[in-house]
Amino acid sequence: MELYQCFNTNITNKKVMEYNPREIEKRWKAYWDKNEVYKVSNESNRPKFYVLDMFPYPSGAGLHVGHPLGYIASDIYARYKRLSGYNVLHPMGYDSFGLPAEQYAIQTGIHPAVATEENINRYRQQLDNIGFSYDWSREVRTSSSQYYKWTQWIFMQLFKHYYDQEADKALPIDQLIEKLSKEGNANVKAVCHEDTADISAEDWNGMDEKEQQLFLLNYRLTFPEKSYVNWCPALGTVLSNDEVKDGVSERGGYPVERKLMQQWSMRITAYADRLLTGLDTVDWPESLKEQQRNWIGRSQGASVKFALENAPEQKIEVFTTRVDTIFGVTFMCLAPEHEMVDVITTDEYREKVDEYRTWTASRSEVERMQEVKKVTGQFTGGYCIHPFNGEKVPIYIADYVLAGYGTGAVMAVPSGDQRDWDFAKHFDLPIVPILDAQENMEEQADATKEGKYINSGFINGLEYAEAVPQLIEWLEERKMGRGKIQYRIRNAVFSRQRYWGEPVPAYWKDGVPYLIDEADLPLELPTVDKYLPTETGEPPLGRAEEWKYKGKYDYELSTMPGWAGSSWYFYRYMDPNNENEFVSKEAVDYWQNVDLYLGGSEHAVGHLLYSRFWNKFLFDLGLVPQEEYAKKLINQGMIQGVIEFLMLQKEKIDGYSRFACADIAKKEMEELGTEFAKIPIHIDYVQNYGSNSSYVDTDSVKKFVDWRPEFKDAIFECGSGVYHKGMFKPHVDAAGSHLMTISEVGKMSKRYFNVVNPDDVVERYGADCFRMYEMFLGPIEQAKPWDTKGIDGVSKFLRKLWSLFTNKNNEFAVSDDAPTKDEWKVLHQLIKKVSDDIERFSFNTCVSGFMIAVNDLKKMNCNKSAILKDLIVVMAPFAPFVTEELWQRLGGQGSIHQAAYPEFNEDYLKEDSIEYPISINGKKRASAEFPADASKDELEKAALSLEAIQKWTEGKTIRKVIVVPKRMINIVVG
RNA sequence: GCCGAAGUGGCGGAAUUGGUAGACGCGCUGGAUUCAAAAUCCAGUUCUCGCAAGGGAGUGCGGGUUCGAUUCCCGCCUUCGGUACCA
Repeated sequence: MELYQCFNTNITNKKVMEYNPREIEKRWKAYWDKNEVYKVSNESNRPKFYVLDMFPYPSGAGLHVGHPLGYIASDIYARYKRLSGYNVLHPMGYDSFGLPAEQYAIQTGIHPAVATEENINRYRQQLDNIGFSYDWSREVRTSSSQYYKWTQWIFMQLFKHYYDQEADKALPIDQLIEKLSKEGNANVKAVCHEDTADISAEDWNGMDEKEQQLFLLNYRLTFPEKSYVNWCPALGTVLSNDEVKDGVSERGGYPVERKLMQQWSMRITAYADRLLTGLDTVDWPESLKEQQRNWIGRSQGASVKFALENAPEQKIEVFTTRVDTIFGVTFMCLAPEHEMVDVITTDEYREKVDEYRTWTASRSEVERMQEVKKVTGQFTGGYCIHPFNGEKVPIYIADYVLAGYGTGAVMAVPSGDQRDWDFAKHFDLPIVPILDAQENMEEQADATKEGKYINSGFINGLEYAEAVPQLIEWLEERKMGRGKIQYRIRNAVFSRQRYWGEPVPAYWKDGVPYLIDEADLPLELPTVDKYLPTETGEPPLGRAEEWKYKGKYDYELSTMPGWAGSSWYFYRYMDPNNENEFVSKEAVDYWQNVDLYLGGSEHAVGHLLYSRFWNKFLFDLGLVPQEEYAKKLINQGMIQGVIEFLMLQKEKIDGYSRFACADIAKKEMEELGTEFAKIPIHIDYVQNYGSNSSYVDTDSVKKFVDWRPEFKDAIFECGSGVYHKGMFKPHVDAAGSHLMTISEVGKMSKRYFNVVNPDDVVERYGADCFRMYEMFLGPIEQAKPWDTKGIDGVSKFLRKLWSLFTNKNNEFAVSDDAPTKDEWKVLHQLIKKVSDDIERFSFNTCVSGFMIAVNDLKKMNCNKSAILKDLIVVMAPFAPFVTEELWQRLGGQGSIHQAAYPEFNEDYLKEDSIEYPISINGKKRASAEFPADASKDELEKAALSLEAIQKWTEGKTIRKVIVVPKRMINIVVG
């Protein structure tokens, strides 16, 4: 009771106690802070456990009730593990570089660091409100130079390494240089650019510094190159593939176009295979793994070279997954951007080819996607030679062939591929069947692998499995092709033409990029006058005055993308203040990797793939001990909001806008074809929101008009009357408006006026109630709508819990008497249920478990401290505040959050008798209590002698009786 | 189209290895308390026939395996998420 005194409260003297969450929460928050209850040490003889949340981007809008869902779940898990004897690392930080702060800076001139700081403070306040057990002394911010120093450092390591395919890992570039100087690259098996030249040692040694450096860029794991990128003019930056959705930017929905630019890239393709196979070693949701597999897109096939008819030394390389169909090739298709188009095109066709290329270049991604079904293309006039039968194959260009995939060229087999078939039909090209099992060749392509080959030279009569190896052998012997594995994943563009990101620690000298000295890290963001590109189109960093390396060399002016800082942050938490390393060996050896990672599935192919890539690289360098950094991952589902719409007629009536009741609107749409628009309305104005009887009354119409003055003269028509300019004119005897709205479930967002702020919920019901209610809504990984109405149930439950500790007069009253058998049973049932359910991340059923236990104990009028003390420990991870209060009142030692989870004792669950359901033919007809130790025979006899059962067996043959001891009895009659 | 997940009361959802379908909560109905209301408490609440006792049906649809299926198998339908001229 000492504790109370330090808070200067006379609560201990006061016998009357009412459940007052606000007071309790304030008290224990302060106590936890003062006593550093959640501080974690890197030294402990307890086993380690690392529970990680995906850290948030601190947006200006603050948190809504959907955001903390995952944080609450992970907090419960972390607290549970702590009570169970683990040393738990449970940190939080901020992914604080990002576009919104910069957009805001452009508009207001306020430095993004200032706005970001403000947003972080707001986030922190909101998070603190909910009672998380983060060790805030380990907080990280990606935008702090002490953090991004190490992001830059890792970037430098990537630049200094290449991927050696023989070692199957990243090796220092110096080792490559040594090889090149001794034997050239003939024996170098490394991941590099497709067009890397074959060089000898003499070639290498004859190169000057600049040539050598440029040559090495073919191998480095990060490198600048000119390539086609997703350029977003509205945002003024390039975007990575995962930031583009349906041809528009994911953030903001601005159009994106293809543009050739010099960009830094990350050679993630070097790790494609390991990123794929590594998925089999982690416990992640299957759907998420599948998304990564699709994104990596491994396909096994062959690459085949087709020589040009007029220039046999020049060859077009294609990739195919169906080399067995090669005798069905009747034409060749190249991407319009393909580099050999100029060589191939004959003078006769040059004009048309140029026309087609100009046309495709002018089309946006969106247009291309909308017209997927339309067949377009252009003959080049050129031919290539079929490697197997020497026939002439016409070469076309067509935009269905993507420059970015494979070699940008396909061998077209119209009999087996629907797109090739469509193209062949359109341009009247031959369709040659190649398998005797192919059918309906006149109507569509048939991609079957069944049957025996026909029209196929030396593989005629063979089957698929026999033909493929023979074809590949034939090609390899003649150096005209080889078996090949192709990946869909592209190297990741790493440059952003923005201000608010990590500066790239590199400078340019004579057109060659060099790293700055490690001693010069961090390379801090310079001050600029404006956050816009320069007049010459350079990124904002180009505005920094006197910003040159060693006073003379130009720095790289682009910054790193958002995923840079988030690709390794989980290590920084282990050792957040280390000034000499990104993480110390001791720290990372102790914590190893993340045991449980919680976050949204929207990061499936972005953050979660890039971070695995960086981790594998750090693993190759021996800097981290685990090849996969997150053993188990759970996606929390989105909490959705109710969206309420008023129906606005698109056409004005006598110059007035007209809103109609939802059912009137529906009728008019169906019968008259009247067009309506859905106008979102603030859910607070809507009665029965979220149901199919939702409506707005006259008062609410007035509020709506005040809020949206552009509708102040609008007509609001419903079944009971018409509201216009402040007056409601009823039909017959209606009292007021009853304007039906349309309810939908969707995103919680400002634009739908349905955002619920956790602060408001906590203010009203308390953090414990908020936490438990979020969990109670349903399974953690499922999307579900937020509905504040249901929270009363949880609130009542907490009061009921409280009432176990008090008597009728609200006085604290617990008893030291020995609990009854039934009381012990309730407690131990709960202990088992909750630990089992937490282990399988079923938090919603834990909450109902608590309700059941408290209901049962209340019925028994249980106020035994022996029961109540264990009960609140089991509940502490869910409701940290009220359990701490009750723990202290019971005279518990230290904080409840440092107590031990009670041990489950099965003896308490043993029963003398068991209630058996008794079924006839599988349908329950009766139930009866029998001794727990009754034998099968006894149970059968007893069941058959029951009156309620004899009624069903009378006059029938008993064919079989199934007795499952302790479960059920089933009697089969016929 | 392809890949993944899911379909259970008025609603959120439970049923962990095939064993009493609908736990728990919301809402609703009735009652107690109250001058009244809020709050609280008690009872009921899958649908259906019936005054009741007691029947019948029932976990998206259609089949199957089984003494017994929300759970396993086959075929469909719907919804959500992802992805897409990927050769």
